[in-house]
Amino acid sequence: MGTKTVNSGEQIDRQSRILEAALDLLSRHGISGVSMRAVAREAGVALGLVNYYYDDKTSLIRAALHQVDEQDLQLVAPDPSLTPDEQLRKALRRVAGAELLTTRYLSLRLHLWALAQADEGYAEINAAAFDRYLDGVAALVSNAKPELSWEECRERAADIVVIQNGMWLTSLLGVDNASIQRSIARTEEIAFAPSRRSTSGDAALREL
Amino acid sequence: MGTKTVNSGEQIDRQSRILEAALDLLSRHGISGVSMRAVAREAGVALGLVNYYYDDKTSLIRAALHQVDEQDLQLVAPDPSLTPDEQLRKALRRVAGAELLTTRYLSLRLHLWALAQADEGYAEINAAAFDRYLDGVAALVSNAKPELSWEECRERAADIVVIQNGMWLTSLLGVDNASIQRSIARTEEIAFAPSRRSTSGDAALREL
DNA sequence: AAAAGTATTGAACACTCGTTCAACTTCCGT
DNA sequence: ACGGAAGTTGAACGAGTGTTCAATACTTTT
Repeated sequence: MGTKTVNSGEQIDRQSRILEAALDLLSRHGISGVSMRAVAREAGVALGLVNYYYDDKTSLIRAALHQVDEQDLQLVAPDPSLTPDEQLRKALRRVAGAELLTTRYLSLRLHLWALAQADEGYAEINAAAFDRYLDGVAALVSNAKPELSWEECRERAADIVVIQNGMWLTSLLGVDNASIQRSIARTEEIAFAPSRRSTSGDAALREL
Repeated sequence: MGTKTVNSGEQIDRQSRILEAALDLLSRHGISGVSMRAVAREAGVALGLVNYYYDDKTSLIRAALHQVDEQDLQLVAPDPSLTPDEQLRKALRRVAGAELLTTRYLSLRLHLWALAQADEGYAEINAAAFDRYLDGVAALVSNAKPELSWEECRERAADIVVIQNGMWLTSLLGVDNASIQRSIARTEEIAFAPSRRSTSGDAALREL
């Protein structure tokens, strides 16, 4: 029920297969590799069907962008089964997890950023998703350290995201894994740092 | 002398104008916006001339990639008129300077990364340039802190570059300038940190 | 069983693309 | 002043693009 009777194995839900094919092509060959014909071929579907489910090529790309954005947001979704501290720590460490640090995902993110930079329409979607992600990180920080003001949480979230984006990008360029691990530790330091200023050590942040 | 007699004002050196046009289009509209015709139009030149100076579209893009890579390398070029400390600090702060933090440059870098991710040939060029940049940063660190081993300098360089890439990328997404400034301070901390471990404070790096 | 609705196909259209090339202009050594 | 080299032009070609659409297959409703 729901989606057709079986035909052979599991080639149901062709709309998802089309979106999946688009994501795959985008991550492997960039936007130039995403033609309606290539998507159809990759999805094992006739050309016309791509335009049946997605009016435009633009709609198809928008759907891809939307899907990745949602996936990103779930990285910072609250998890009631953990303590606030654990939630925050787990979220921060997940960015170097096996699910995320794949070439496919990183490449996808990169191409979507580039796309958003080139096209006004995608840019708005992307900016909104980025803001929601920032809010998600800030909320996790706020839960783990309730004594902080919301503004300070947003500040820390911004600093954390800078490093996270750096990790995502740089791991595509082939930096060694040890550096990624140190960078993750750095995001944890930022998140869990004592209230206003750093410790008494000389590593304290100097306002410049 | 050298490059033609003047024709009207300064429309000499059409090859440079073509490359410039390609860079401009790439930064504004991404690789999809860089067609030979668009480049010719932007450079105020006939279509055929683009293929006269650059055999391929590939050669044109390679030239663009090469130019940006060289520009990046000069950011960490030694400057004999400064002390090692000043050289390092200046280089680290320059990544948030007005010359670099323009949409044009950042967008360009982003599209070139995306391009390198999609094409094997560009990837090699990009990886080599990235390595040279890493070496440049490590050399600056080594000069400023001669007591460090070369391996440790490379480590610090890698960590610094992660944050720098994060800044470049994130500033395109519209993070506030204050976060950029804090991130720069963070790269300076990494660069100038005491020899092996962090200070005695509880913000010391935990190996995880 | 007929009708209505949805899913799916591939040919066709009008464009744009990268590349080639014969023609033309401008320059410079002789 | 001539002739060859370098620079410059735009038309032409074939391949690939996004989109449309009439025709077909399959499902569900009547």
